[in-house]
Amino acid sequence: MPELPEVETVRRSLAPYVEGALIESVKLNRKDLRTPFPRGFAKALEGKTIERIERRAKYLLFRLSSGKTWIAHLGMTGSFRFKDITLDKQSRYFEPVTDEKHDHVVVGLKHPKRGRLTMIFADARRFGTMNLIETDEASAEIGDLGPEPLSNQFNAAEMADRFKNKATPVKAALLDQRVVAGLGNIYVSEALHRARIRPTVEAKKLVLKSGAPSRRLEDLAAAIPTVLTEAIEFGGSTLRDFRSGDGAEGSFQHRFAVYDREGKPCPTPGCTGTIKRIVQSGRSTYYCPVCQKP
DNA sequence: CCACTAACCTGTAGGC
DNA sequence: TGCCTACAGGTTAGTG
Repeated sequence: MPELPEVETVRRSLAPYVEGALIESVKLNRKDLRTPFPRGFAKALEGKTIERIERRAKYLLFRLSSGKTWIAHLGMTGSFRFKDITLDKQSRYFEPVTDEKHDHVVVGLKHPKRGRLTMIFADARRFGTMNLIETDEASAEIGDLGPEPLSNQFNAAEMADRFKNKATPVKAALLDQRVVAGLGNIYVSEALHRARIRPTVEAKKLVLKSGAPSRRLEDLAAAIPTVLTEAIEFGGSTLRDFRSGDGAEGSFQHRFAVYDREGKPCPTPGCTGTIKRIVQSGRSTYYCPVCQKP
């Protein structure tokens, strides 16, 4: 479900409710998600204040008053929502969730302005993870991540460095979180289409002999933050069940050029191509065989 | 170290 | 309606 734009959408939707809130209680309905909750996880959160909620790649980072960070990954189907509160007007899309069998974490909050709130983490497939780390230390989760694509650290030269020895298809290289952090199956296909690069091209072919990025790689490095920023502006993409913290669906799925559009016409102006679906490393890739060059 | 596959787990859509 | 298969936004252990 969630790639960088969806996680950022969740972060923004949670921020007004959690920042400044005291964690009064934490109830775990099972002992693990994809990985076990760390020992003493619930007790370590209780009594602490969430000072800020930040994001790194696809991870949510709840910065706590204890100097620790509660780190959460949504996996494929993870979601946060609130229960028993009056939602703001912009939350008009919210529909109460009646099926609670996948509610794994229930957090009781006391917000200085909003009062008591119940925040629930649900995750049907349980590919999500939660952990507690020291705020000022790199953790196993986020220590090896590549550059954040929406930061000024991210540029074509940086990508060229990471691509230069890779014979793997550029699709796979972009999914590797150590190369670029935050892209997933949707936005890799969309970014490659914008850069007019076929997903099967070897990553190193986009790097010049001198080690500098090719013109095509510069296009790709520009397309990545552009498509991610646009997707955030539309609240991310909802394919099946993605919802932000206030229950709203994303709408960027209506603006996909290639993802999940097999057999449909390529939207590039003047292009006569038809979107094709192939499988790379076990996952669907969508592209236009006419305007995305090998 | 790198690259690739299978596995984790549940829900749903589509074919028959 | 039911049964079966394929597939789904992600990561990572295991293998070569």
